[in-house]
Amino acid sequence: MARMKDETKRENIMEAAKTLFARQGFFNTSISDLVRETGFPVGTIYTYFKSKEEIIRTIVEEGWTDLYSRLEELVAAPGHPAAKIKEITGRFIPELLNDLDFITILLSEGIVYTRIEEKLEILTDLLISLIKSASKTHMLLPGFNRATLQTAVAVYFLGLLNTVKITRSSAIGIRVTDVLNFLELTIESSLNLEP
Amino acid sequence: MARMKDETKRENIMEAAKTLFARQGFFNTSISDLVRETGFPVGTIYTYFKSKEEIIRTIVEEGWTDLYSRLEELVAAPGHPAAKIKEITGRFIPELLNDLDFITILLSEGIVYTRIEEKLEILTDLLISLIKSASKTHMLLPGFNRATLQTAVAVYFLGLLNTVKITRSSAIGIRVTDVLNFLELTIESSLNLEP
Amino acid sequence: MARMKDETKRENIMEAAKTLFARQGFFNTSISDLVRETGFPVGTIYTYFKSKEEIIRTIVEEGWTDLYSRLEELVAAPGHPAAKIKEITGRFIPELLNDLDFITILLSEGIVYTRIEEKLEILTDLLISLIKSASKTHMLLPGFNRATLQTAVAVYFLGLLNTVKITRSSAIGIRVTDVLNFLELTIESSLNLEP
Amino acid sequence: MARMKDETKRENIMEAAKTLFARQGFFNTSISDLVRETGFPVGTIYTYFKSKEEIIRTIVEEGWTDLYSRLEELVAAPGHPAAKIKEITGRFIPELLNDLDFITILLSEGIVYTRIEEKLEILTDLLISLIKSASKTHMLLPGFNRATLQTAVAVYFLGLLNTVKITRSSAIGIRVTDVLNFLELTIESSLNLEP
DNA sequence: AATGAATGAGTCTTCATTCAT
DNA sequence: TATGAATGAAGACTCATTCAT
Repeated sequence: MARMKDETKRENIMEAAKTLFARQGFFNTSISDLVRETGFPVGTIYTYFKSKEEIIRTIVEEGWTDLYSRLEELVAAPGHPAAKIKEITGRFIPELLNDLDFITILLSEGIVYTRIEEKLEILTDLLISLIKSASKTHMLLPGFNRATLQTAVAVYFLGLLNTVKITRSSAIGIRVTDVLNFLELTIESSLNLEP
Repeated sequence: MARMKDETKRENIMEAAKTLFARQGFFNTSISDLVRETGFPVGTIYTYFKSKEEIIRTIVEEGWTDLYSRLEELVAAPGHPAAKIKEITGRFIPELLNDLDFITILLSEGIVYTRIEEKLEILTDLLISLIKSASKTHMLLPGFNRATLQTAVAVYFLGLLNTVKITRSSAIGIRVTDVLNFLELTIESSLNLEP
Repeated sequence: MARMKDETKRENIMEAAKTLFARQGFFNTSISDLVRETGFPVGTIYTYFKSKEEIIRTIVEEGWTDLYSRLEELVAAPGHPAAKIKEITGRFIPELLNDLDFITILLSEGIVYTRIEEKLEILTDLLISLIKSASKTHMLLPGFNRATLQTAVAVYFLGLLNTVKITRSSAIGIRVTDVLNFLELTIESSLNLEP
Repeated sequence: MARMKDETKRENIMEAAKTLFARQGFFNTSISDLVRETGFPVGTIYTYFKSKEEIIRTIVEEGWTDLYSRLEELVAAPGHPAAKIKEITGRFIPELLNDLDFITILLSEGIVYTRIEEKLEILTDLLISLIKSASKTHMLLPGFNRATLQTAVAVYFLGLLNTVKITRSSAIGIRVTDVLNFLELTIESSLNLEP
C-alpha cells in the first residue's frame, strides 16, 4: 500500500476553511486566504481538494455525517425512548449548538452546495420514530398528522440553529442557555412522554 | 429641465435583483446578469443604486419595513388581542410565507448586509406584548421568563421561514400548508387565549 | 446683442478647477468633483467649457497670458533696465511664486495640455533682451552665447517654480523666502548691471 | 518545484512601463497598454507588481536609488573634491540627463507617488558637503547661508531636469549640450574651487 | 439656456485552477 | 509528490459627455 496522504494536512485545511467560511462567508474567502491561514502552498490545497466547492461540501457532509451518526447511535442504543429524548435535548443539542462555525456554514452556503433537504428529511424521520415510540398515547398532539409532525421537527431544528447563529453576531438579548431552556420546556410540555 | 429620476426603473431593477439574488444567490449574480435581466445599461443601474451591496440592502430593508409596518398596523388596530393573533397566523404569516424570494434573500446574504438581529428583536417585542395581552392568565407557559419567550418567538419565526425556504428547492415532503397547519395547532394549544 | 453668458459662473468653475487640479491632480479630479465644489449642475459646466481638457487648458493659457502681459508691461515701461530687473526679482517673481496652484498645474498636466515650450521660449526672449540692455558690457558672462543664455533663463525659471512647488507638500527645509533670497544674490553677482 | 519568479519578466514590465509612462503619462497608460506592449497576460503583470501604482513607484524608487548610490560612490571615492565636482558635471550629470524617460516620470507622477522631497533633501546634503570641502574659502558666495545653498542646489537640479524634459517634446532652441555647457560655466564661475 | 439622467466603453484588479518544474 | 508562477475570463464600478426635457 502506498504512503497515504497526510491526513493531518487535510484536516488543517478543513479546519482553516471552516473558520474562514464561517467568519467571512464562502464567497468572501479566497483560496489565498486559505493559503495564508494554513501556511500551505496553493498546490497543496489542490492536492487534497479538487476545488473550493469541494472543501465546503466536505465540511458540511462530514459534519453532518458525524452529527447524524452520533444521533443514530444514541437512538439505537438500548434504553427507554423517553430517556433518549432527554439525552437529545440535554446533551446532543447543546453540543450541536456549540459548533457555531458549522451551524453558520450549514445555514448559509451549505444549503447551496449540499442537498440539505434530504439530510433534514432523514433526520426528521429518525426523530419522529423516536418521538412516536416515546409517546404514551402515540397521539402526540391532537390534529398532528405525519406531515405536520415532520414540519414541527423541521421548524424546531432550523429555528434553533438559526436563532443561535444570529445570536452569535449580535447584541440581541438571547443566549444559548435561553435557547436550551426553551427547548426543554417545550419538549416537556408538548410531548406526552411515558415515565 | 433634465429628465427626472424614474421610480419605475428603480423598481424594475429591484424586482430583477430580487429574483436573481433569490434564485442564484447574491454572489453568483453579477451586475451583468442584472443588465441582461433588466435590459438597462450598466450606467443606469448605478444611477439608481450606488453599489451592488446597496441593492440587496434596499431589498431587505424595504421588504422588512413593509412587513413590519403591516404587522404594526394590525396590532395597533382596535379589536380583541386573541383575534389579532388569529389574524396573524391566518393571514399575515401566510402572506409572508408566500414571498419566497424575500425569505430566501433575508435568510442568506440579507443577514450579512443588514442588521437582522435588531429587526428581529423589535419584531419579537411587538409580538410578545400582543401575546401577553391576549393571554388569559398572563402566564403563558409555566417557567417562561421574558428571555425564553423572546427565544420562542425567534425560534418559531426563523424556523418557519427557513423551513419554507428549504421546502422551495426540494422534494422534501413538507408543503406550505403543513407549515401553516403546524403553526395554528401550536398557537392554539400553547397559548392560553381568551375566548 | 444677446445676453452674455454669466462670466461669474465661468470664473467660479475655473477657480474651483484650479484648486482641485492643483490639490488632487487633473486625472484624479472628476467632473463630479467640480459639480460638488461649484454647486453647479453638470450641464452648466459644459455650457462654459466644452470638455474637461478645455478647462485645464484655459487655466494655463489665461494664467500664462496674464503673467506674460504683466511682465511685458513691466519691461515696456519707461525706466532703467537694471531697475526693471530689480522689479522682476523683487516684485514680479515673488508674486508669481505666491500662486502655488497655478505653478503646480503648470508644471504637471499643464505641460501636457498646452505648448509650454513655446511660452517658455517667448518669455526667455523677452528676458534676454532685457538682461542684455541692462548689462554694462553686453557681455554678461564670458562664454555665454545666446543658447546658453536661454538655457540659463529656462533653468532658473523652471528651477524656481519647481522648487517652490515641491516645497509646498513637504517638510523640506526650504522656504519661499530662501528661494527669493537665492535669486536676488545670484542675479546681483552674475549680472553685471549698470548702476 | 514550481517555476521561479523570473527577474527578466519583471524588468520587461518595468521597461515597457517606463517607456509608456514617459511617453503618454501614467494616467493615460492603461494596464492593457502594458499587456499589449509586453505581450504578457494581465495576470502576469500582477504577479510581479501588486498594482499599477507600485509599478511607477518602483521605477522612481529604483531609478533614484541607482542614481544616488552612483553619486555617493563618486563622492566617497578617494580624490580631490574639486576633481569630483568636475566628474559630476562632466560625467554624472550628462549621464543622468540622458535618461529622459526617467526624468519625465520623476518630474510628473513620480512626485505624487514617492516622497521626492526627502530624496532631494538627502541629495542636497551630499552635494553641499562636497561643495564646501571643494571650496578654497569655505565661503562660497557672500551671503549664502545653508538654506540658501540648499535652495541653490535644488533650483539647479530641478531646473536642469525640467529644462531637459521640456526640451524633449519641443522645438525650443535648447539642446542638452546647451544645458551642460551652461552648467559647466556656472559651476566654474560661481564656485571658488581650489586648483 | 438650464438641467441632470442616461450611456457604455473602458478602468483596475481578482482569483480559481492548471501545470511546468 | 510538492510547488507557486502563470493565466485570462470575469468582476464591480467610473466617468466624460450627450441630449431629452
